[in-house]
Amino acid sequence: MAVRERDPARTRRTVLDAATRVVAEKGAGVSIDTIARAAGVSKGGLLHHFRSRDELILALAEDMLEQFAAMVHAAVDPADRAEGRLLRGYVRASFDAIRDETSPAEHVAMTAAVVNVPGVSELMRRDKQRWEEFFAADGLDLQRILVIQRATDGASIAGLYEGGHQHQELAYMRELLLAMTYASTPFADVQQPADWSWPSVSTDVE
Amino acid sequence: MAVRERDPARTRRTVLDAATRVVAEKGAGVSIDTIARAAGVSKGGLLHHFRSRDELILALAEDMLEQFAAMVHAAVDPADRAEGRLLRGYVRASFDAIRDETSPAEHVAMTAAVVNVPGVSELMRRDKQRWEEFFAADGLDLQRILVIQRATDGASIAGLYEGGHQHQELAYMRELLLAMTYASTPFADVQQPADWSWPSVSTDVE
DNA sequence: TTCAGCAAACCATTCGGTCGGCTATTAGAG
DNA sequence: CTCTAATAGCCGACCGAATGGTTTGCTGAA
Repeated sequence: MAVRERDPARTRRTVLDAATRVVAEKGAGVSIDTIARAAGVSKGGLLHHFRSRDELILALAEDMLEQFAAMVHAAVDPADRAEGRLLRGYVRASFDAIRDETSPAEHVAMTAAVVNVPGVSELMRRDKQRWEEFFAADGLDLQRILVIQRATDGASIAGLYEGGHQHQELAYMRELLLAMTYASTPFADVQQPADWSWPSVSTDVE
Repeated sequence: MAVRERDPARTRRTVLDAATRVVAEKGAGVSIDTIARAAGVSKGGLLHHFRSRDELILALAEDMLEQFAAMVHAAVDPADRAEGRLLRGYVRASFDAIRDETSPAEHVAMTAAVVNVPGVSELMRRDKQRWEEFFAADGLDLQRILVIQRATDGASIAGLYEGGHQHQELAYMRELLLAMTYASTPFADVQQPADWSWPSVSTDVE
C-alpha cells in the first residue's frame, strides 16, 4: 500500500495518540502547540482537525474511554463461561494498564484531570451508565459488582503515586479482586434502598 | 477580639480556602489572579505569601490532605472500640465529603488533577504511607483494609460524574463498606506475596 | 522609625485562535 | 485514460488576550 502524503484519518489518529502521551506526561494543561509538535504537525494543521482546544480534549477523552472499553473486552477470557466474566475482564484490563504503564496517569486520573472541559462530564456520565448496563448483563449481584469495580478504580489511582515498588500490592489486589468475583456469599448483609433502580434509568435525559 | 487590618496568617488561610473553592470549581488550571481575586487580595499580595504558583498549588494540596485527615479523625466514633474503627472513620469522612458537596471535585479528583505540579507527587506518596501506618494500627487484616479503602476511593471518583441523583448508590455503598469492616470471614482466599512488607517501609527515602 | 503586608502598574512570554497561501488529492469533463 | 478545476489538508506568520512573575511604592503595625 502506497504511503500517502496526506491522510486525514491517519493524521487524526496520530494527533490523538500524541495527545494521550503528552497529557499523561505533563498534565491536562498542555498547550495545543505542544501537542501539535509532539504529533509532528503544525498548530494550524491540528486546528484543522479539531476546531478548538476543548474539542480536542473532548475527542481525547472519548478516545480514551473507547480504548479502555476495547481493552476490557479483549481481556475477557472467551473460555470463561462463569458469571462475572465481564467484571473479571474489567479488573484485568485495569491492572494490566497500570503495570504496562501505558501512561503514568492512565484513564482514571486522566479523565479526572480533564473533567472541567465542557462536555467531558456529560460524556463520562454516559460512559458510567454504559458500564452499568454492561455489568448488569454479567449475572453477578449488584453488591459484588459495585465493590469490585470501585475497588479496581481506587487501586488504579493509588497506583499513580507509586514509588515504583509496590508492584506487590497491585499484584495482590489484582488476584484478590479476581477471586472475589467468585465469592459464594455476600460480603456483608446490607439491603439496598427499595426505590433504587439499577442500572440507573436514562429517562432523566432532558 | 479586634479585627486587625493586616493579619498574614488569616490572609494565608483566606487564600488557601479560596483556592480550594476555585480549583474545585474550575479545575487545576486556574490563574493565580483568579484565585487572588476570589480571596479578595491582589496578585502581588498573594505572591507575597506564596512565592510562585507551583508553591501555592503545593501548599494547597498539602492543606487538603491535612483537612481530609482531620475529617477522618473527627469521623471516628469515640465510643467505637471494635477493630476497624479508623477505617470506618475513613469511610464516613469520604462519603460525607461527597454528600455535603464540599466541592464537586473533592480530595481524590483534586489531587489527581494537580499531581503534575513538582513536589505534589512526592507529597501524596508520603500521605499514602501515613495512611498505611494509620490503618496498620487498626487491628484489621490487610485484605479488608485494602479492599474497603480502595473501594471508598473509587466510589469517591464515581461520585463526581453524578447526574446528581445516585444518592442512593452512594448511600448504599457507604453502609455496605461500613458493614464490611465487621466481616468475620475473608472476602476471598488469596495469599499475599511472601516478601511483601506492609505498610511499605520508608527506608527508600534517600 | 523601620519593616512586613499588600496593592497596582508593569513586563516578557505564552496561549488559543485566525488568516492567507501553498500543495496533494480527487472528482469530473473530455 | 488524461488533463484540469476545485477542494481539502496543512503550514507558518500573525493577533489580541491572558498569564506568571517583578518592581515600586504606600501604609499599618511593632
